[in-house]
Amino acid sequence: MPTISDVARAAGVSMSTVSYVLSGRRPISAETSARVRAAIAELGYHPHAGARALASSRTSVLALVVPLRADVNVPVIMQFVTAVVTAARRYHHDVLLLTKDEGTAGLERVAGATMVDALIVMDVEGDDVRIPALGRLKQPSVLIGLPDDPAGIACVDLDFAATARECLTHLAGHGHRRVALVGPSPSVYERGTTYAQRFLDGFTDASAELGLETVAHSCEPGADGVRDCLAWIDSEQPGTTALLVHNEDALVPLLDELRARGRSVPGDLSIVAVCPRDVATSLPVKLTSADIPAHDVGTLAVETAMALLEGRKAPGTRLLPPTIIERDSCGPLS
Amino acid sequence: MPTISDVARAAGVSMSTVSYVLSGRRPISAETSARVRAAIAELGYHPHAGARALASSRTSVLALVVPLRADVNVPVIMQFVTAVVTAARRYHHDVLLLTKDEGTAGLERVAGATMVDALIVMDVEGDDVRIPALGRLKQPSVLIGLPDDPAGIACVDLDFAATARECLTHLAGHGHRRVALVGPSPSVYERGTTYAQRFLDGFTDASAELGLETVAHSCEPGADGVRDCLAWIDSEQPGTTALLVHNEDALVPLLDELRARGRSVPGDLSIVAVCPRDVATSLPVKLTSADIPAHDVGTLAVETAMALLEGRKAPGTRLLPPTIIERDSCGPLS
DNA sequence: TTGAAAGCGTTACCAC
DNA sequence: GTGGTAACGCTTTCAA
Repeated sequence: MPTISDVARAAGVSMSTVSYVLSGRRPISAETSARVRAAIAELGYHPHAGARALASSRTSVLALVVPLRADVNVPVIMQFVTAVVTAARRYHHDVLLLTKDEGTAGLERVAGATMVDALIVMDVEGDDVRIPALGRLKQPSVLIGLPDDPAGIACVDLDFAATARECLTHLAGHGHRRVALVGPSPSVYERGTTYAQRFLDGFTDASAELGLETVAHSCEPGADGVRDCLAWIDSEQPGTTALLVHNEDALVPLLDELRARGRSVPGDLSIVAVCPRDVATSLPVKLTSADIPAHDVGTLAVETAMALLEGRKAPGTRLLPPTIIERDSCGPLS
Repeated sequence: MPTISDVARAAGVSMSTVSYVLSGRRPISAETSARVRAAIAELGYHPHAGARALASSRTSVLALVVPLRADVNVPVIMQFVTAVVTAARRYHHDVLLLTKDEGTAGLERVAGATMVDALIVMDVEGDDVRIPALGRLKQPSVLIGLPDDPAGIACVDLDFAATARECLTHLAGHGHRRVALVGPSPSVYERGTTYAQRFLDGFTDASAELGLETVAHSCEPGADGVRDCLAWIDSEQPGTTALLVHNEDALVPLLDELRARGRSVPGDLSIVAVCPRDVATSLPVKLTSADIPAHDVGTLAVETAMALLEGRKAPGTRLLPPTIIERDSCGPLS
């Protein structure tokens, strides 16, 4: 493997000149630059990442911590991951993948060893034990999610409360007065990832503001969970004309069950789902949905990390506004 | 951040002693070792990864290249990823995540910069352009998949040909004589990831050996794709009594469609699926399945990479034997 | 069983 | 616009 000094010799310049050609941190004459670049190409030179990290104390690597739990929607996680990797590459960074089950130790390990410039942490809980640990690191971090006390922390997420409000407003605009929320599985609420609660809060508030009659219920996984949830809604609030579904995994069994019961969508029942675009459009009924902008959130997390690194920005919360996409599952009250 | 020399001073020993305590590469008296460890804990010392990589030319990082395409089953990919990350940690390695769309350049970048010790590459195609590039790297690599010419390359995968054979044998054992293969989407065959073809070859061979009547057809995504595929099978081979489904995404719409047609499983039609355990068990009918051992394959890929790094092993192909798990979708011929 | 010191390949400061 | 060179923090050989 050629080193920077090989390149310098081949180009007839000093090591520092080669370094500056590469970093652009000082002006180099066009001619010299060309000669250096030619030598680099000729020798197939790649700067040694470790040496560079040692000398510059920057690694060009971002840590990304992903959850592995069963009650997360795996394709959505993967959308975040690909968005983060893709965005990181635009900033000439790579991504080191950590799993949440390493906990605080994992963060301290990669940060302590100076393996990364910044950390992006997914699946943040309300009172996440990792948050104090992140505060002690010398690297900045960005949370995807919103803890109970986000003061002084960089957070990025969808505005779930506003999303719930928008969905209800949409349904009310179609004349619906009795709406039920089909929520995530109980384990999601219990675990303390706050998005479920924030959505529920927005739902409750907007329901009062709009003068709607509403109920909300969590929904266990699988066809049985859906049936139980529907039964609960039927008994608790008969005459419900619209469902707001905040549970990707419930959608397929839900549509199945409704079809089995002979209830048409949106004829007999309107549905608004909270889910990524591709799942909304891949179901038998194209669902009117509030988008989960995994790609945007992941990209924004990377941009925030970069801004933090460059001191362009102070930590703070950024919640993305909701987007309702009208499709075929939400009709006027019949 | 404390350095090794801070630790050395605190413990009253030399830098090299600290280094050897950490690496275990030479005997250290229990007493000295204890003093050093105490100092390390006290100071919160972490070796600097870049400095270590520079001095030792080892990074303790593995590159993992994942596909981002639409026609892959995302949860399966994620199973590979988590298996690789988890196994890598057991060997004190971290994982740098690359996407396949960076192509050859991505491999050359991280290898050239000495960011990783070895590379694990998923979604290998028959005539993958990345293979010659991998051969030029100074780091070893492990393919998950099997290219057309695997000579001299470390490859790990499920033995898809044997899997097809086992499935047919299983069905034949239940008395089925007319079987249809519901294959992956045509794009999978076209792209050249070889597992689809290997499965099909095994299917064809075993069909002849067992004296079965069989047909095979690819299956486009979605409910329409499934209907088309079933229609094709019905017209091409009437009297088919069993389906071998090598397409995770087709399973839900397939079971839907059969139910809609009033055909019971396994009463009217037996099914063997090729899919991960969790999808086989999460459907309305618990499917008899040939397992996709993503966890095992990912783990084995890491172990192979480690063996290669330590010179414990020469490159070569390792195909995991199939496992058929009997559940409720495969009955005797009625 | 331990220490000293020569690298490892960059970056970035100080000169010119 | 360019060159020289001291760090950066560790591993590992050579010596004792």
